[in-house]
Amino acid sequence: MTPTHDPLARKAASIARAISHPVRLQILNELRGEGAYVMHLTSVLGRPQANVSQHLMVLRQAGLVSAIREGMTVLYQIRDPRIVPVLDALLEIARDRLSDRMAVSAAEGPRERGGRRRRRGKCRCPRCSSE
Amino acid sequence: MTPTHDPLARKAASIARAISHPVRLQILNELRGEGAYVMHLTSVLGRPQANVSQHLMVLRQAGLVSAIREGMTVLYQIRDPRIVPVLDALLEIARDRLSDRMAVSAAEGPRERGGRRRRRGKCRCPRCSSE
DNA sequence: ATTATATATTCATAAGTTAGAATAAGGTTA
DNA sequence: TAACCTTATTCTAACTTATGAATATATAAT
Repeated sequence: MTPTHDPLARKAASIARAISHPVRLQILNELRGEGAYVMHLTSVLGRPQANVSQHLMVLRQAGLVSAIREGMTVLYQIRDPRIVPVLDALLEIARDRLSDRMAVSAAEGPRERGGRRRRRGKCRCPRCSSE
Repeated sequence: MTPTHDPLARKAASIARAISHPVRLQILNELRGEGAYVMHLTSVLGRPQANVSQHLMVLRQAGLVSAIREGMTVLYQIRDPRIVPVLDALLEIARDRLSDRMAVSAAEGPRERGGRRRRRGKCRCPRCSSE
């Protein structure tokens, strides 16, 4: 990524880069619609608060999300809605590819039991706490 | 990126990551429609052949492009067309942000002269050579 | 076989990213 | 003020990615 690249491609790539991490992708996905509180994100994603905060910073610097303080908590929201269809497309493609793999491995034999549902601790963010 | 992330988000993120480099973004952009020969890409992007080839490998491993040998040359094509609107969205967002910046810096004073057009060497790929 | 052309691979290194731990900072409540 | 809760920042080690240079492979032509 030398400094001699086309500025437009550079910028577009930097946006893609911000999305290109599982946690950040999930964060953006959670922010759809109303947005979400940091608390909520850490609880839903099951990751340490500091890490979520770090990823939120990356998204903020990429201009993808904005933050609003509400007392002790902070509400994050998607800043540019045009990013949502991008998420949709990426997830749809990913879904297809995973189910293709599943089909293959299912044909190979039985797999480990139990749909790996992750039940994280309950969220106490303003919204989840029966706001 | 520990191995404990949601597989769907992981996969989607890995696709985004493949796009998240200026050269690869430009490559994908050039591949729209008919696809393009490696030669053509190196000539249009003005990057060394080895580097273009390296990036093509990344795109191939991400399942975004496919390669077809045609004698001495190789034709690359977009494999999953659903990636095209993703490119469009990223480029559109990037364009907006750049023009915003332009407006600001234009208001600050005159800028360096000459629209930085990069005229690379002529391409001799099968298609460009009056096929 | 030799030479030429196009593309791919390998290697070394520089540069960038990620996660956790610790801690700081902003805000509320007692 | 002190105790407490939520979020942000800093630091560092491990890991990943990007690049140029050199070289290898594949195909075609002589």
